Amino acid sequence: MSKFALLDCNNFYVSCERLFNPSLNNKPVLVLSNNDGCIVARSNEAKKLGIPMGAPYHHYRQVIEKNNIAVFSSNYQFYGDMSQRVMDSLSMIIPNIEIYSIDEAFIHLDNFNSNNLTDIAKHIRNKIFMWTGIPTSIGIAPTKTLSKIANRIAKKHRANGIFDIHDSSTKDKIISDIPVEDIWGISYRWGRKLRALGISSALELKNTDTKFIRNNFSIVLERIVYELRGLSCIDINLSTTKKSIGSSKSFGKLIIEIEKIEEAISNYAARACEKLRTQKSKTNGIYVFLKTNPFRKNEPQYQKSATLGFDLPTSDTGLIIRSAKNLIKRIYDNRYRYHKCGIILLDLVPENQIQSHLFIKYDEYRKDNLMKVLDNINKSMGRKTIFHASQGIKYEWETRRNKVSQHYTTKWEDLPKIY
DNA sequence: TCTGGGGTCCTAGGACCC
DNA sequence: TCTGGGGTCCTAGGACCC
Repeated sequence: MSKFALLDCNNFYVSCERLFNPSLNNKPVLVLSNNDGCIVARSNEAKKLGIPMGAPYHHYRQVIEKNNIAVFSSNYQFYGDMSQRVMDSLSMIIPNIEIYSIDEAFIHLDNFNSNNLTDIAKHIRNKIFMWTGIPTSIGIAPTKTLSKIANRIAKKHRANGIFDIHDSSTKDKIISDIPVEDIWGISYRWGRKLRALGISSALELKNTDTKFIRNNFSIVLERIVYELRGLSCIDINLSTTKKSIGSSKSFGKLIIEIEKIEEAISNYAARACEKLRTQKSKTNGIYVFLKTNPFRKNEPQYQKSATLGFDLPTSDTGLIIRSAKNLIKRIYDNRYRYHKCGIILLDLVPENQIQSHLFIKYDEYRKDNLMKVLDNINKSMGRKTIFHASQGIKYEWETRRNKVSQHYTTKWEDLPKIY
């Protein structure tokens, strides 16, 4: 039988904010998404006040003010840095991990004795808390899907933050309490369809015929059924290189002028290219999109995208900005007011495995060196010390971020001071 | 006034090949 | 008069995740 654990940071963004601001402890705290749009993290105290996950911030303004809830814009530079510290700590203890999201990692435990898995989990939790200050929960199970469920129980019902579903002789009883749409991999649409078929709990899904599931849904859901039965179908993924890299953001206000949209897409393209070079890859093509605000029902709606393939894989910011602007020009229509645009770099390949093209002169080396210089300067002297002219300097489209905390761990001038 | 951003995987259908 | 079938590859779109 396989053995997995899922480590999950408790209320991660809130825990990050509390690290350098202990006055927030035991108080209700919220963290917002980009553009101060949605509520994406809640302290336990805020959960108790009935604030739901993912809700639009402006719908809850009154409750927030009435209860004096502390609110922060998201500070991804800071959270990303804290995440890396947590993951580094974890991989120092156990190297076989899959970093699944900014605050979660799957741990491969096959090489460990089943009898002391809880002790290992205790050790991991204590060390991570000691080294980073971030509280975590750990669920242990024979499959990834069950480890998600075990983690949920650890977080909600176990004082020590650990739950091993292997231990449990009452596994069926436990999963009979899990609503079908709370299972990892099943969401609103499939949940609704399953319920219509009379399947409403994880236990009922586990006991459903797999052929029936395969015919009515897909192999994805069939695998989930096997995983609930304890048969591992979703393996741990140890690779850290991404297959696509994107950058997109909503504008701070609706934008009509194509010049401003070109400026925005140039910035997103530059950012995506930075990430691309950081993982030492090149891209074979790009996807660019532009859309109006779907929540403005009284505005005319429009959305369009376009793709472009390159003759040779590239990570040249200049070329990618030019290409992205051309695609924007192609899909832009001056009759609409726009809300968001973005770029995704597709079909990534390792930069050291590029085959040169027969008919095209291969002068990427010069570009590579230029990009290295650009990255080094921006890394040592701050983001956007050097940038392309088309990225502009006015940023009328820029995202709202009115309540952002300091960059405690990533900017010298924001280092916490002790007097 | 104000509703995120960044990913993964799977499938169906068309183009193309012999 | 009768005009194929089987395979692969690519892409767009849709589902899901945090």
